[in-house]
Amino acid sequence: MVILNEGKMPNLLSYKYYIRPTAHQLYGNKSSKSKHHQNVQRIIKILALEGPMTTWEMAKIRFATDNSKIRSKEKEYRRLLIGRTDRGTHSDGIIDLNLVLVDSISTKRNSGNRYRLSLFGILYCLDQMNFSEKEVDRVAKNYEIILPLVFGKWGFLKSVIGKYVYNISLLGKGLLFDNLNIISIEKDEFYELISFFGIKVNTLTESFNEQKIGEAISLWFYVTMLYFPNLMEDKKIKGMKKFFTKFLEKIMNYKHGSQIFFQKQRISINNAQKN
DNA sequence: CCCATGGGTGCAAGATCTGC
DNA sequence: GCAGATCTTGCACCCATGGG
Repeated sequence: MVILNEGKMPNLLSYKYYIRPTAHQLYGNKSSKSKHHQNVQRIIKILALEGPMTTWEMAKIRFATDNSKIRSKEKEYRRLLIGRTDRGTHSDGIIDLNLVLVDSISTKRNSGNRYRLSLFGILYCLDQMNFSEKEVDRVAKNYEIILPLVFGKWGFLKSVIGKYVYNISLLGKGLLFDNLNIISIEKDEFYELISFFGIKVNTLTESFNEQKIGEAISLWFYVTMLYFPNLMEDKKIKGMKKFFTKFLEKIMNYKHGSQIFFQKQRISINNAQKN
């Protein structure tokens, strides 16, 4: 298998202000009655729950043996994914909105594209699909390599904070993402973490590498977890705050309660100005 | 009414399987 | 080992349909 995903990706801001609203408009949500909306959502759901696969494999899920049915379903999925050119006009597909991308080349029989959800596609799913907890677990399993700092530690996170892991669905709404300054005023202890997140995300707007976007989303997840009032009021969870901060230190190089982090930032900024 | 989408078809081509 | 069948991927054409 050849991993292809080295290309450029939009940043998190464009998810909130372009990708999400556009997806909502074009592909709707779970309560959409439109046939087109339902067709698109079926594809996205298959990729979410079954993991990366080719269009042929997607079609086979529904028609295991009937080859002609697989054939026509495969065509439908392909056209919705990559768009189509008909009567001289081109219509964009789901890939053009960056909800889905080419993950790798399948070499099962013919060499062809294997598709999967992008991080934005995962966020859209979590936001729109009303997945059950079991289904979110499946998404986490299928995409643990794509979001290693959260999905890769899913079982562990569940063992620590239980059902609160499913708060990850809230990320898909873009919650708390670009108005962090509002919350940081109230919660002093939070200020440092928020600043860290802000700096991290700001530097990311320059390089749209999916791995780094994944890091930002992971950090965003942990920040959100630490913030949520219901989470903070839960006595059992309260004791976990310290744990989470330590966890962040470990996986994100976040330095809590010291000036070291900010000193480092100043030094690097100064160095950058010198150069 | 228009245009995007749905449903169907055919063609091309490479990979793999099956029967001999 | 060979030939033909089958699987898989990809592209483009045609016409119908239905929602805006």
